[in-house]
Amino acid sequence: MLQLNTIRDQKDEVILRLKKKNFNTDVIEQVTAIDADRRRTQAELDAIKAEGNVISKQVGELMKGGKKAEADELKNKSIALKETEKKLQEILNKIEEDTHSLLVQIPNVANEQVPAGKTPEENKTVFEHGEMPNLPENAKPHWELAAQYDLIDFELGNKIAGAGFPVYKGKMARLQRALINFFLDRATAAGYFEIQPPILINKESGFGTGQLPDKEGQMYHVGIDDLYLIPTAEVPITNIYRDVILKAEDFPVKNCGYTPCFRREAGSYGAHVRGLNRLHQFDKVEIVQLAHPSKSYQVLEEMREYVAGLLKDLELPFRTLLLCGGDMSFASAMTYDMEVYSGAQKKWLEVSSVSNFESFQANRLKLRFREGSEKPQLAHTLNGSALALPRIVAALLENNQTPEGINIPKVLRPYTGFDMIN
RNA sequence: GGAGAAAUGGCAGAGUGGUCGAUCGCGGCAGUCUUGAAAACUGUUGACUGUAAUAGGUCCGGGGGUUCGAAUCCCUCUUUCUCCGCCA
Repeated sequence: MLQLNTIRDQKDEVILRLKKKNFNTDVIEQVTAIDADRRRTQAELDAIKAEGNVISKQVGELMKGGKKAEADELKNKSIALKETEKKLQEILNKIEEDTHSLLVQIPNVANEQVPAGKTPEENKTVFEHGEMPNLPENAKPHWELAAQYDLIDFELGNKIAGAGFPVYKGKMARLQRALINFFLDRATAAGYFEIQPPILINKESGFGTGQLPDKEGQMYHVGIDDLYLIPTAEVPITNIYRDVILKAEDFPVKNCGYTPCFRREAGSYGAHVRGLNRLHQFDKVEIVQLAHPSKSYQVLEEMREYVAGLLKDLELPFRTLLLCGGDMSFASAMTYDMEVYSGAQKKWLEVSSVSNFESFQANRLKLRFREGSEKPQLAHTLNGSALALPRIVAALLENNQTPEGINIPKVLRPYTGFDMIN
């Protein structure tokens, strides 16, 4: 959520940067108009309240002095004042509600480095690494390999839960666990503090990181208890800091956590969701940082490089994209996507998204920090996948296939206890 | 799930209708002393809103009510603690 002050004081800049995200900025005009109205009404109401407070004090003193008649006279005056106050309060409440419902619709502004553009094709490739796998023509996509070696059972998952809930078996289950442990160990070594958060969240948490009300229909909702299944560990881990005032010297705050993630993916269908490409439940290790506003872009680069390091160690060819305005998420100010190349499908698969939200989430969370004895100000929040498992697994299976079996990357072997799936 | 108790500032903890935004302590910050630090002493120390700056307004778990006036009384919800029940 953008701050009203920012919209008021830097209106032109805000409009410019929202346009980069292809957002219709008419709502900004509405907000500034309604805000002026709000402040006028507030001032009016405050004046009436101030008068009422003075009268109440006087009544108290008169009663103490035993001057009952005079006190009664003032009481009547106060009662009349209350009428006006009540009406104004109702008007103000309505205005504030309207302001809020406008504000929550406005996405974060794009950082100036973000390239203009509307579609994924306009994302800017900023980094590429690794050799394209040189697979024979008859190389198999991962879903065929999964069936051949009896690693992943999509039908069985369908029977138990539904499409998009695969069952991982034997060495595959072990590989999943190996990846999770590898990612957590690496994150811990890089200074991230491991958290095991709840995987169900309440409305307040969903609002804090921006999933609600924007993505209401994309989360699984447990109606009876009014809780949501997390779409990412970002939500519970970032919400640890809701309503918190940090000290400037606490930065950088670095947390990581493994959780399953749940996404309804309403509206997705067809060939591009085949196999592991798009699931309703998947595993992910997430890294989250809270940063001083002056350092957050430095931190974003650090996180991008950290994720790139993981992919290098897994020996997967990948590229890093700086997302264009039109492809960025609601809450993000700048996002890098990491994509690995999946040799048999012959396409790039997104495995990580690293974003700086600047103060957008912090404003919703009321996550602030204090510098010395100065007033608290909003912190910056960042997060990234490090990493999401399914597409990593897809690329590993496809790129490492040989006639003898599927090779396991060296860094994972201490975790899997085997070198090859055959 | 049943019964009882409680919820106040970073922490601890007073306050049960009238200068209470809130006593005192701890912690934090600044100063005195000291070569420096510690100790001691003195002062200071919540958030939000609002203003050019003052002023003003709001906040004692959340919401509602009574009253000229509520941290204090009433209703309601939530959470925590204790006891009982159930249970990985």
